[in-house]
Amino acid sequence: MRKAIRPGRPRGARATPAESATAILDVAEQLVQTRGYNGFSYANIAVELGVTKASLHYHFASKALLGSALIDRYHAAFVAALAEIDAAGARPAERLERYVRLYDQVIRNGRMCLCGMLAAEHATLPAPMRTRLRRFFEVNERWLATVLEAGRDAGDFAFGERPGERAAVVLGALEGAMLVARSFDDPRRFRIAARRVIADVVSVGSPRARH
Amino acid sequence: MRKAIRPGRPRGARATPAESATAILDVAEQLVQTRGYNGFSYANIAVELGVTKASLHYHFASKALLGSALIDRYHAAFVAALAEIDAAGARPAERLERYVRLYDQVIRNGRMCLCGMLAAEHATLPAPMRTRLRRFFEVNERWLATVLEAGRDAGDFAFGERPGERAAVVLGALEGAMLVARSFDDPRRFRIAARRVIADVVSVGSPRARH
DNA sequence: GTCTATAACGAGATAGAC
DNA sequence: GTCTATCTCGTTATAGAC
Repeated sequence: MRKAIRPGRPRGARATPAESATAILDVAEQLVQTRGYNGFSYANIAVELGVTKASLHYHFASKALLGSALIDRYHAAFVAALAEIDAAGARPAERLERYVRLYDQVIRNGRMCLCGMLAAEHATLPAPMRTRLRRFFEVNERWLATVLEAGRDAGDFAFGERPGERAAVVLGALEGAMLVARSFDDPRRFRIAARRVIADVVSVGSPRARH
Repeated sequence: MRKAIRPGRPRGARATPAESATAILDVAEQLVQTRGYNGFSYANIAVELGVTKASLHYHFASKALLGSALIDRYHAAFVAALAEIDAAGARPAERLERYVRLYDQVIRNGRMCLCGMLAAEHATLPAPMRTRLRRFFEVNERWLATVLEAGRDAGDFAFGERPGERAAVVLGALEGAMLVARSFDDPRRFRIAARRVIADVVSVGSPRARH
């Protein structure tokens, strides 16, 4: 419910472009994550922010540009979150747990992963969005593969295939678990499935591997 | 490219309602599976079939009814395919393989699972479609759970949790693998991931469990 | 059953005043 | 930067002729 006009601003002062753009992106992001790129309009954002559609076009000239900006910001936030996980210097198992928690926070808010949602609509997206989408998944898989490889080297993980392959399985399983969980309006379904996806990676001897 | 007018029909004869409805559903299905429910229109179908939009409304009065009919037909076809697998009387491992092959045929055609696609758009769907969507996943999971339980009883499978839980993991992983694979325009990504999802279910002692 | 014609509306987008 | 006003187009859907 964030508005373009920031509370506490001097009477009559306008929002800066950056503030308005952020507010627009916030609303648009929520809309895409719940309804999809083809399931929302400038009108939806305008109503939510209490401005006109024309104002939105000042900040994002076209819906395609808005869409690309959405992925860029989401991607950057994700990379920052991954960097934070890395900075904590925890063991691979803990890093994987925290990665899953990123997804859990998304579905907890009744949302789907932004890029998981866009992946479904892939065929209808402008080319710049498709490129960014692909890159988001590539970066995710690469980070996951690194963590998985480190975990196996440390003897904490016991998956059989190449780290990159297992990374693809994990990423797909998490995205799919979100997708299905939303059809049941039940975030717990995601949590239960995610727990098993982690267990499939962890070594058989570990306390978490079975049951 | 199937048309409403069946080739070989006597000159001047019209298509029967059932034939036209089937042709409409065929095109609509392909459109939803590639572009999503919010990504196609009656105009798309009309052009493809060489008829007018008004004709389509004769067979499916509203888009919501068309959508429900789509899920009903897809669900029935899926159930029939599962019955065929069951009728073959193969071992659980073979049944699971054949289940995955159903998904593989879908993505081989450049499509996403109809219900996986609709799951993304869940929040924008009419209530009757949401109900049907949920039911499709329930039936899938129940069938999978039965196969998984039989496999474990037979000593072929070695997953640790309740069959229903593992069924949810498998279903989610397959749907997610399709989703991501489509973003890469690469069906092989699905196949590789699906192979590992199966391996996660199969016993450690089996030749397919590792590498 | 399929057509033409059109209603009724919402979409993305732009011009120009303030 | 945000507004009013408007344009153009595509959408779902209906009426009525053939």
